Amino acid sequence: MKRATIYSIAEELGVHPSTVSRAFSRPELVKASVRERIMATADRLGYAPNRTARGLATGRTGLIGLLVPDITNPFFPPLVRAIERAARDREAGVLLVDADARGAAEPGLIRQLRSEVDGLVVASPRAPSAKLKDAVSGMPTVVLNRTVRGLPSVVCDNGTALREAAEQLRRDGHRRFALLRGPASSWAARRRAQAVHQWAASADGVEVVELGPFEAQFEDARSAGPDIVASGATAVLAFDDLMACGVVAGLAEQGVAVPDDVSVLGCDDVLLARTMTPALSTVTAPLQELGEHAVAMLVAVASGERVRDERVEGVLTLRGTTAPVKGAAASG
Amino acid sequence: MKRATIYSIAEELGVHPSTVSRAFSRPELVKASVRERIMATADRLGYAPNRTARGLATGRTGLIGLLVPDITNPFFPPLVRAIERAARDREAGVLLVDADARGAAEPGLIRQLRSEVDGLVVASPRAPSAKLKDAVSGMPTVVLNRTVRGLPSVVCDNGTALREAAEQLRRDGHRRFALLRGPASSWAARRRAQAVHQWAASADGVEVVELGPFEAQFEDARSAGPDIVASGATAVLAFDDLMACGVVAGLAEQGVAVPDDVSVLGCDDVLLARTMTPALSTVTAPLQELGEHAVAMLVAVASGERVRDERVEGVLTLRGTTAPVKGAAASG
DNA sequence: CTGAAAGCGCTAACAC
DNA sequence: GTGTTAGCGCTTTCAG
Repeated sequence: MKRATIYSIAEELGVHPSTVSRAFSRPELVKASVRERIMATADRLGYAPNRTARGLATGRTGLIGLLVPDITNPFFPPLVRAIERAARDREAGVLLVDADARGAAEPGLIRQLRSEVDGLVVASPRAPSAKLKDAVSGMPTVVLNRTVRGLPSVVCDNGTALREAAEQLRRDGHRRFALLRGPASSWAARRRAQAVHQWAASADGVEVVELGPFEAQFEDARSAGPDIVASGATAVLAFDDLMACGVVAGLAEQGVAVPDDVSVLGCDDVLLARTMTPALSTVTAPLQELGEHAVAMLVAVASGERVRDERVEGVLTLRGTTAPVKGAAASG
Repeated sequence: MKRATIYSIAEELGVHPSTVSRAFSRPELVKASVRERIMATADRLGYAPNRTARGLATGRTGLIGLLVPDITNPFFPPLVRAIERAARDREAGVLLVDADARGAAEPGLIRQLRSEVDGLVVASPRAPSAKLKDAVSGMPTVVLNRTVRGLPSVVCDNGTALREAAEQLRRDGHRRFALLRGPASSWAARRRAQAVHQWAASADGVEVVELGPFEAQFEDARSAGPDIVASGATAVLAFDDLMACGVVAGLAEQGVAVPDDVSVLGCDDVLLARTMTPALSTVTAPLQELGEHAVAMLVAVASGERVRDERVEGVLTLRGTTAPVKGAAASG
């Protein structure tokens, strides 16, 4: 038994197929009584509009393409969920593509995606702006957590929270900070480092020594343990939670206790942050909002509206890996 | 400037559009010389077949639907990646739907997905078989990590590795085991519990006390700390890594050290397992294979072949949370 | 091997 | 409000 079409239901009811079509796509154009009969037999027959046919007629697919650089990075799953949810709320589907952490492949993947979707949400922290722009050209696109001249973006600003954290640590007696930088080509890594340096420049008597850049991996951060100890820092600001977690492990191997000897701050508040012991102090990104904004903006862009870049704020979440410097009374 | 079509390129070359169509869909039917000219101007014009149009004509979408119960569960991202990759290798796209941990919503989501894809890969550990079967009926489907009568499935069998782990612990002097059961409705939870009980029944002088069922969450497992202590177990077998991680935290709160006082085993080998300190002993699932099998099977099913259920084996990965019973020499 | 023609299921003018 | 009529871009008989 084949799937029902507007024709089959039109025939049953003695109306014209286009009336059935309207009942679904522009219900307000159809007299209520007719519309109801249509709907009734439609779901008796299990009819649902054929998206492909609709797509061919309208030129839209009802799909948004989502590119993530590495879905196994715990930052992304909640974001993917938020986007998928937001898309579903708008009756759109999400075509997911994972770049498998191979940044260089991203533009190519985008090009493949393009032809199958109405718009793109792209999290591509590493691809050069020019290539990225070229790959998405002509397709409604929103970029996530980075800015690209000429492309709408929604970013999470962690700078404020990061500075707040640093300031808090300073009040707690910390004077020497280690900054573990994320990947050299990562936009977010640049921004976070900037925020910290900027804070340091205006803060009294603090020093920050920058380590890295590192790949944002547990192992890399872990093996930085000795360097951190050597730096003499009492507080370390890691690029992200995974690195922070590695730092804690690496310090433990050096016999230094967190937070008793050294404080550690992460960023992103991924699942990991809550499951480690002690729980990680970090900056929490409002991913739900971020995803919602991204999809909303994409819809706006796709319908030709002008949009303004969106920014959400990370909020500081102090947990168990930060503490006052040992033996030091808090000082302002 | 609009996208090129078979017409635009046919016109340029003075051939019929259907020849162009053939050049792409059934190249062997077109004379080589003609085909080459077609291909040449095709990519000069940046032509790519319109998937929507092709879909309408063929009745296929080139998409596979992937339902996951909770993408923020760290078990799924690597699996999603594997499936997406396997799909891409076959020129198919993945339409992702996340059930947001609301098991009851799964059948409904599946029904929505159905109409937009050529086939379904469904990870739905909790939905009742009947509802699941009903929701996918008539659509090529492969279910992941559970079996449903009449539906092809690919599962990861952890039973062997789990028994092996238990046996190893027994040799290390453990006699009293706590089994933390996963969600009551979860197929995997049932299987894992079975495997352990079955082993226990045939092992000499061991006792397993079952705790739970628990939701597979960190917090739930953590709060089971006192019960575990009360059970007198020296080894705990947790449903999954997240719970195992919670157990370690919960035990720490009770002043019991892992692995010195109590050994803990997880299951799945998610990222978390490698980042905790000490690193978690667990059962590693070959997700790459699992994903590859799933889409290969789906393709087979979709083209009408009969397929046999596929099974991959989890392998035991002993790390830092398991150790011989304190003060006890290993015993056979 | 290639051209011709029909049709996939729906939408979108345009009439009535 | 609803029927009419063309397509959307491709595949797929069927002829030749």
